[in-house]
Amino acid sequence: MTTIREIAELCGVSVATVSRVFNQPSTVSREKREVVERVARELDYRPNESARALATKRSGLIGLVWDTDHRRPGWRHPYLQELLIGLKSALSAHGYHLLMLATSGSAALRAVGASLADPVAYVNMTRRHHLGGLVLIDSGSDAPAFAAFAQSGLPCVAVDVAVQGPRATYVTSDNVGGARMAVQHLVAAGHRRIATITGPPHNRPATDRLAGYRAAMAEADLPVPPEYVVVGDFYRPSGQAAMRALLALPDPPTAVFAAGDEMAVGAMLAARHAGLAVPSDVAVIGFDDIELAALVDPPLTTLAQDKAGIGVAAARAVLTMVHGGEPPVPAFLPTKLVVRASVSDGPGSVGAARPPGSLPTGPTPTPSEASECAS
Amino acid sequence: MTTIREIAELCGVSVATVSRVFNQPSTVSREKREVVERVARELDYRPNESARALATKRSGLIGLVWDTDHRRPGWRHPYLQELLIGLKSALSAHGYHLLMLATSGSAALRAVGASLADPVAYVNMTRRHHLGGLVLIDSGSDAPAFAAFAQSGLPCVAVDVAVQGPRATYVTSDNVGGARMAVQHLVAAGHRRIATITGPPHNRPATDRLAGYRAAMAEADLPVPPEYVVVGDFYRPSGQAAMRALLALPDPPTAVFAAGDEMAVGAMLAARHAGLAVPSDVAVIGFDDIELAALVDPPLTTLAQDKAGIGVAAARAVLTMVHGGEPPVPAFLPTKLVVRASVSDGPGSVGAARPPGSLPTGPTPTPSEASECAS
DNA sequence: CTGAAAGCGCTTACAG
DNA sequence: CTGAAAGCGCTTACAG
Repeated sequence: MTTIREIAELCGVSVATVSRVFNQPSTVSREKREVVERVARELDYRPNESARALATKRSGLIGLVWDTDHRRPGWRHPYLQELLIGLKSALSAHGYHLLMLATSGSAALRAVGASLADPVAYVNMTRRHHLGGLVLIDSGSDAPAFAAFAQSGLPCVAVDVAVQGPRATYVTSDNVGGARMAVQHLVAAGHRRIATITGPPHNRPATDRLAGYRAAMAEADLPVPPEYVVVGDFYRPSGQAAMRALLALPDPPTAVFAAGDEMAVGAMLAARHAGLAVPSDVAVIGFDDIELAALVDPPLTTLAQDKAGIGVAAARAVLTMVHGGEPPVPAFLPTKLVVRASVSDGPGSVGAARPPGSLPTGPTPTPSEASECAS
Repeated sequence: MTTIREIAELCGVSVATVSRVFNQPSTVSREKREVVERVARELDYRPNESARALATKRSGLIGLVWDTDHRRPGWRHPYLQELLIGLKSALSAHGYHLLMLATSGSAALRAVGASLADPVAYVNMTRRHHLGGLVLIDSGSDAPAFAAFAQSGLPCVAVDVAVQGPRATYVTSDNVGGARMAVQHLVAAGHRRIATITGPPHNRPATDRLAGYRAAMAEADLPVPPEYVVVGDFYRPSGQAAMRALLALPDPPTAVFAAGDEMAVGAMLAARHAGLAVPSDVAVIGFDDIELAALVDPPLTTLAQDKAGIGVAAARAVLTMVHGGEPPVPAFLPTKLVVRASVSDGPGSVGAARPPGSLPTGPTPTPSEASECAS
């Protein structure tokens, strides 16, 4: 690898000048600048990032915390891939790379006597590697570590968890609004006995979606008996169990808003097992719009999150702070109602948005529409 | 951040000694070692990785190339998340972090006048950041850049693409063996007219799966008329189109091996549209075992790839080379036949493995088994 | 506009 | 076993 020094010698200038050509080109006379640039190109010069980081205390790297060594081996983030695409593209566009940090169970952490439980672990990694900041993806139980990092004063943006700190912010979907839309859709379809299957009480999206549900119910002057709120854990079986419980009620709901598509699928399953048809006997609406949603039978009506958009927003937020800007206000990305077939117009329909042809006229066999395909 | 110097002063030793305590502890007398360790702990000392990398030319980072800014916006890697989990965990266990490199369209590359098409881009990034090596994930058209990097002599392990070079290797599934098993399963179910929907001709898994198909057909003394090999692109619509073509043949197949689950789902769709039932009229077997496979109706029989295992194998391979070892031989991970319901025992069945109860006795409505669930 | 110099924090032969 | 010293490659006040 050629260094700044070789270039300097070849050009008959000082290393300081060469350095300036790359960092503050306007402060160098045009002639010298052009010579240096030409020679650098000829020698295929590449700055040594370690040296730069050492001198400047900045590395051009953004850290990503996504804990995979979790108690839950089967844990799947509902939209990690899309999130990553958005995050990485937006970071790339500004010349930053994404460093996926080794987390719990890692030798890196053990070496320094830390563990994931150790809230300073993230701070250390960030400093050691001169990371510009961290993007934190909630994996269910990192809340204390996230909170601690957010307090550190290092740039921090969390996804789906409301952290706070001097240079911390977060991005998430507008879960309250999305849930409200979901319930409104149900109400517009004529339902009045609407239950919800919610997520874990300490999960922010879960509580927000529950709040949205309650708000919409109140707006529609609909009662929410306590037994209409069943707690799940975002996984399918919990949705199934919840629906079973709901259907066993003396006064069962005619429609259910599940706070996540996996749970919604579980709910549909339970309905079917109980001999009920969706949507005619009981309507189901989900949240997320995972790939599966379009493929179950009937296809699931749901609220789509802007998955890549969340990644992009997270990227923008860190970069803003890295570049010295104020921490952006938390971003709540809009969700979108995706009308499929798990909710039909009810008797009291007041005209739910239903573009002609958007609902299958008969039982749609799965695999469904080719139009859902990737390419 | 405390530095090595502060510790040295506090302990009354030289910085060299402090450094040795962390890097070659056995060369330091026990007393000094213990003092240094204690003080370091008290001061919460963390080595500056940039300084280390500068001095040693090693960074403790492994690069990951996964091009997202691709022509195909909807491109989804069939098992990226699982791959990442395996890769990251195995790397973490040895104290390495994963650096996701900005690729095409990135400012980082533009800044140095490079693009993804520029085969030296990867080499530059690797050197600039003192990466231990690179893991390359094929995204469809990076072959030239991958090949160039593999030649560079830098540690390199590719997933699903057969690179070669002084310190290069690759890991992939045993696609030949898997495809052979798929066809054998079909043959055992009594099929003789077996067609295949293959992937792009320049894709290694595609050609290997085709080879496995041909091998199994030859072993069973079955003819392979040219029109029984239809080329797809791994996406669902191509599988659908291929099946349509197959069914239009004067002598249509009774069974189809699709080289990927997405294409298999497309094929099932086409069969249904043609008024044929799967598996009674035409059997379909896939490859990958994506989540969707268990959820379509009928659930898709397929060959499961060891997704996380591929990540782990890739991690081990780079680390071996990083630590000075010889490049491991290419790894071909075993695949596993997952019997579901898209292939039934045919008239000439010779007893295909079919655990009691593993096949639904009637048409199974989707969403299917709760036992497929995550948690 | 330009250069000499100090410094970023750590590692590693080289002597002793 | 230990220390003094040079060096990794780059940046940035400080003078001029």
